[in-house]
Amino acid sequence: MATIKDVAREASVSVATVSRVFNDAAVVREDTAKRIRDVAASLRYAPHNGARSLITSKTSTIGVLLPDLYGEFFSEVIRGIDLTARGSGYHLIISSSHNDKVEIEAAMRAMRGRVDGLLLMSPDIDANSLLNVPASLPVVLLCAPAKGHEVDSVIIQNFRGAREMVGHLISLGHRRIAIIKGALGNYDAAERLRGYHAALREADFMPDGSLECDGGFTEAGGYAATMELLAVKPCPTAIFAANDSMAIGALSALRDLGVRVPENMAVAGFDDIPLARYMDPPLSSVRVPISDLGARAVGMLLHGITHKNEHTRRRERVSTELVVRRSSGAPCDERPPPARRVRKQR
Amino acid sequence: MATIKDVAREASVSVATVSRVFNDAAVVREDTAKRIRDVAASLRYAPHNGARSLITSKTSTIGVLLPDLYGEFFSEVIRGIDLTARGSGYHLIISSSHNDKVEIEAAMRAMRGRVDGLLLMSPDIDANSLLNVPASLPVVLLCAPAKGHEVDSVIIQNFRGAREMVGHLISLGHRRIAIIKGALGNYDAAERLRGYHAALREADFMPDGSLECDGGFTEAGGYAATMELLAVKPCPTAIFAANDSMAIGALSALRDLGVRVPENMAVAGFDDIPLARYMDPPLSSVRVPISDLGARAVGMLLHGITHKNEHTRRRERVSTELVVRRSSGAPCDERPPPARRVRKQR
DNA sequence: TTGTATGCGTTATCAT
DNA sequence: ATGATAACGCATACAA
Repeated sequence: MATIKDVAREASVSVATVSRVFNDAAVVREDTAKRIRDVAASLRYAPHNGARSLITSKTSTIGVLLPDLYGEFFSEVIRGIDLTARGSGYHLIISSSHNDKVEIEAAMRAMRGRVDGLLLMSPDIDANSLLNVPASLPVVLLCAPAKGHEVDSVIIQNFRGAREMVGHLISLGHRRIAIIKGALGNYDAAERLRGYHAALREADFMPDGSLECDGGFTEAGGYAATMELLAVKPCPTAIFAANDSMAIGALSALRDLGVRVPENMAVAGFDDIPLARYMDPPLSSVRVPISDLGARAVGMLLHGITHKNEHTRRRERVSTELVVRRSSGAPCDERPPPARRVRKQR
Repeated sequence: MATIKDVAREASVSVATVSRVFNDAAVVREDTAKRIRDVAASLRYAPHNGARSLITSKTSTIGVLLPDLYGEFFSEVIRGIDLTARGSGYHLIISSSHNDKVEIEAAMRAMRGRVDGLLLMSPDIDANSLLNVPASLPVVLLCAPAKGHEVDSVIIQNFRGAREMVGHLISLGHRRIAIIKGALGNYDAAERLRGYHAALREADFMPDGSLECDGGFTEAGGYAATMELLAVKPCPTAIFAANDSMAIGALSALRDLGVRVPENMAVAGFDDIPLARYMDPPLSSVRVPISDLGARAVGMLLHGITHKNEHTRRRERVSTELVVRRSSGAPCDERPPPARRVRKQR
């Protein structure tokens, strides 16, 4: 592979001049610049980014640590991250499937020297883990509790969104509302459960543990949880799933059981993934601006990278919005033919 | 940020010894090793991977270039890639939204010095573009035509899968079968269309251009295309969508129009994304082992990286499988409660 | 406008 | 078992 030296030799100039052509081309004479560019092209030369970043101490890359990669939620988050990052000239190095603290810390160390900052999405992370990351590496936490304010974070307005959705179900007359909970130990899951409880409390309903099922945030989990819930006596009349994947699993289970939605069972989800409106019946959900979530985290991270020193810790909260569709049984906000992007998908 | 020198000084050893501890720890005395590790921990030292790869000329990273990031298909591919790559100790640097040749080539150059190999998924790529990548960088093409055999590639058995699905619809008695085509210029889209044509030809059906609509591989595109198809006279009795996203859009459109599936319109998709079975009715599709696709591409790439010289170009083809569910109107292969992974999703 | 020389943080080679 | 030092490929301060 051709190096800057090869180009310099071939073009009869010094490496410094070649370097200048590939950076501040301004000060080099046009004809020599052209000659250098020609030689570089013929040699298929491209600067070695590793070497370059060694001296500039800039990688133009941000690291993204994820727990997993299933489903539309993640692809939307990554999309938002990717768009914003590359819009600012940054690359993305993605590492997923980190389920415990040890793995995460190892992954964080492995990022040293590869990235200018870290985007961390993990229910298992806490402030202590961050102590193991090389200091001075900017970090933004995504969907995780940033205890204190020692680290930047972007979180979803889970509590309010869940409370609002359950309040909506209550306002429709439901008295026995079940919840399919998200993954254990997950921050979003815990907050959404808290919102559910708050709404019930505000309506003076008695809490009922038999109406709370684990669903692990997956379709299959939602399916299984629904099967369980239908066996509870007296039967719930509404199911609030802590995310859309589980709600989709619930719809599937209810269909298999011959339970009509929303006539005999109201169903609601959370996240409002793109597919929610394509369900039958279209799924009521709590809209989360998913790709925005990623985009804002990147924005915050880039700010931290640029203003490393005078950067004050901050915590952003993306707001949610109730989206009522047919599955919850109310008159609908929305039933137009979808006017979404019609871009080439792949 | 602490460097190897800081650790060496603090531990009163040379940098060479520190380096040995972090690599071939075998030859260093246990007590000095421990001292060095302690110092490193207290300094929060982690080796600088950029510097390391500069001299080892290994990055332990593979680059992934994608055209886009929408939908479940991509997240599944990436999942397969990620799992296989990190299983072999490789990181992933992902770059998407590359829609034309110029962008792709720029992205490829930007990868120089960051990656040991490249995974390329793009309808717009051809052999010429590859000439602009620094030679000796292994490349695997994903879902793209590798003209000749000058480059490794993994492709889907599109033609056969599509022909089989359309044949299935024909065997159910359909005579007017519409197709919602994928994105223009896309290899998969073209091959699936070719399979559709082949099946019609084999049944001695007259080709009918009014039954072919563009859908761009998106849900919204599938929705819009279906609206158009329903206006065609005489009306088709079956719709074959070139991917599941569009099929889901089609189901949604048919529901809005009050057309019953499969009684009044059979629908089939392609890819068999995880959601297909959760549709109402469950979607007949052509199963593509999506995450395998990514996994095998990585395997091929790693082989190319390891055996750079004696690596012969190869071309793998992942096979598809007809999955008949209710949407196509046939007696079903499948209708069990889903027994899928119930792992924590996030 | 261009060239020379130094150093970024690490590993590898050769000593000791 | 450990140390000194030369690379790796590049950008940049300083000279010319």
